[in-house]
Amino acid sequence: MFQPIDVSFYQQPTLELARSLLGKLLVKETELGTASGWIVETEAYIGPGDRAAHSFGNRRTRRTDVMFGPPGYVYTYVMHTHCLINVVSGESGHPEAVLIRALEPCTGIGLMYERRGPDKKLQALTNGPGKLTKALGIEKEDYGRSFFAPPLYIAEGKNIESIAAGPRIGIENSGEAKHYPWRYWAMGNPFVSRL
DNA sequence: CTGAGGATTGGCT
DNA sequence: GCCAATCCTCAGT
Repeated sequence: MFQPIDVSFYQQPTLELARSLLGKLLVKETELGTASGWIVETEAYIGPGDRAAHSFGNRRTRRTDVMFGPPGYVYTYVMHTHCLINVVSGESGHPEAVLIRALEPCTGIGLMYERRGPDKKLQALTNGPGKLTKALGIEKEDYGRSFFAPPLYIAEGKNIESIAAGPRIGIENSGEAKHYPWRYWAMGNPFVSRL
């Protein structure tokens, strides 16, 4: 179907990777079929110094363990009733990651409607971190997979003309870190989670 | 074993 | 805008 991007792509500084991921295609193959979308919004989390990161203070638990490994692997975790997905970044021993917050649907849109419900506007399918995982069929069991081979991988997509940056969403209790402009999105794209 | 706390979402006021 | 849903994960007893 699509060609996964090589491992070396993930070996760049986390803030650069967060921007480089915009426009790339996130693909998930399941028994029900394949669904994919262009990444249009990301957030960088750079432990151990980032109070908003799960790995703040080098906190290593069963949940954050994959963040301490090499880049290019899948970090999923459950938030309330939803699953969120991150791309592990940074060298081994540096627990950093990029949260994927929104997609623009590409292929398998019918499948996305089956998973998200039929009475949705197109943009409501994938314009949030918990929505896009449900639309693509990504689950916490994907934790620890790599992003450079099926069934879950990232491929080349389309060029993003203009990238906007601003504070990250939903981290009010993170002290100074809440001001860091580590959220990136494709300017003007209607599928980003918030303006 | 128990309790508290979320990198959210969708429905209702 | 407010708030409940709902379920891990983690830390403390």
